[in-house]
Amino acid sequence: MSLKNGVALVAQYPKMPITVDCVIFGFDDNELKVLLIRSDLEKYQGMWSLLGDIVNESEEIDAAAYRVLDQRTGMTDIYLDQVKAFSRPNRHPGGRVITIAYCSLLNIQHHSLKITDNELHWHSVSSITEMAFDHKEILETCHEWLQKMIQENPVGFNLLPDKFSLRELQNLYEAILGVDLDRRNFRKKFATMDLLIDLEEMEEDVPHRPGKLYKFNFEKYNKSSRKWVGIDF
Amino acid sequence: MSLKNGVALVAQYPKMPITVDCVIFGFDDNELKVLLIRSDLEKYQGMWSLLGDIVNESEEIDAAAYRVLDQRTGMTDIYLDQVKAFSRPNRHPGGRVITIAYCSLLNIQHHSLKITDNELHWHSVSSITEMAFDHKEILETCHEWLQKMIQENPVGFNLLPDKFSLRELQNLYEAILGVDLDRRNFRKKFATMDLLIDLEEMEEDVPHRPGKLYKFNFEKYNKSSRKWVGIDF
DNA sequence: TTTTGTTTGTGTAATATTTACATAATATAA
DNA sequence: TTATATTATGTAAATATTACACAAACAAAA
Repeated sequence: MSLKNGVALVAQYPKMPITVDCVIFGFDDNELKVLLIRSDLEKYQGMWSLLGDIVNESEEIDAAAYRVLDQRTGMTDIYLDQVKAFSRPNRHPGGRVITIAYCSLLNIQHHSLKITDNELHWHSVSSITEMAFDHKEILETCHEWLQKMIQENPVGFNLLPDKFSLRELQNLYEAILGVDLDRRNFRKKFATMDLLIDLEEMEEDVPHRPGKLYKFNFEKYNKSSRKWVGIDF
Repeated sequence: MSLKNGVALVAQYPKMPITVDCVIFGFDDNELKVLLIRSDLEKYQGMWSLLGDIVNESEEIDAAAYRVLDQRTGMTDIYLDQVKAFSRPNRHPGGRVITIAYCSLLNIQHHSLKITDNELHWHSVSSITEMAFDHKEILETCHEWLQKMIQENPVGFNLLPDKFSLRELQNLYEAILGVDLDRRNFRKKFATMDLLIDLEEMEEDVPHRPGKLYKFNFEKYNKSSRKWVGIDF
């Protein structure tokens, strides 16, 4: 066996399938949602699972995750991050499969539901008790990841419609973090960060005094060298 | 093909080898160090690489990382975290190999060097220009991970001897973060955190006024529900 | 034994950030 | 017109962060 280029070496390695699983978060009805699909394994009949797929022979894992996302939601330019690999040897009943979990945040309004079929459904994260495979664990890990992420980076905007009120923004933070936030301090925080553009429009069809609508200042965020100061209430 | 338990399904998946690579950080001589081994591939002759190994058929990836660590340093109870998977299809010249990077922090004094052979060496992180495979990229990712980690959690103690002076602790932070810190503010921060136990001993053999020696208050850290307030200078 | 060089140990004032908290205004629904 | 719900807004207190200087301890050299 030659180590000249490692080919012979690699040929002897044990091999196993790798998948990616996407935890696709959305926000609707003041709740954090996750997009799930019915498991196609008899063992998990009726149970819900994350959206995943096998990683192809010459495919980067990031690319595989984007592919899953595109296949399921038709969306391409969305937030996506690698979170963690899960490797329990018997996590898949069909044999050993290592999976790499990705988190994506998407605006439920934006994606024209290919998702009318009842195999795919937005679930309220807080109401999920059981999932196929080890997907509950993966979901929990990704939820914790998101809680941390949203406090350190302005990624929450990816979950909201283009126009949103401060109340909606606060609801988003409260839903993800599972805490109540002080409204005046919350608004002050965002006001000083200069990341919101006042659209000079108001909410409509609300049964109370309507709030102003804002959009996220992407320009500002991308150009600014100024660090996101974080949400820490 | 039955989906009864997914066996047939999994059997058709493309398979690939998985490795773990450990970025083993140490601290010595006021520099952040990383433990590297000479590459055994001809293509990378003379170049240095991370300490890695294949993941066995039924082995958890975490277990594989601990195994690598134990094999190379003889240490078992040390800090280790999964950082990220790297998957560029041609990252290994022998064929497709996905690797999962782990970070470990270890006290160089503690491990009785099995490492006298010249295939294994502690390198100053800042002086490394080139590495085998994509290991430079992995190292950089892990260094950034460590920079973030050490500001959010008191993990730095894993890199220091049992007894250390505040100056050594500060040197550690400065070396990892690549910044200069204000001495009085640094000391004040740690004083208020109550994580250091004054050993009532002094440094010896220093050519200047000796400093007090401290040890890390593990009790305090483990029991306390109080959050680590972070280092943010 | 004195002097020099180096590093330790310590406190305060100025600034910035975080927290807690209440009232008037605007819309819809009844 | 009134009741209900929610928006918009500011201030004072507490806490955290930053910038900064001098005396004391030891070793080494004179």
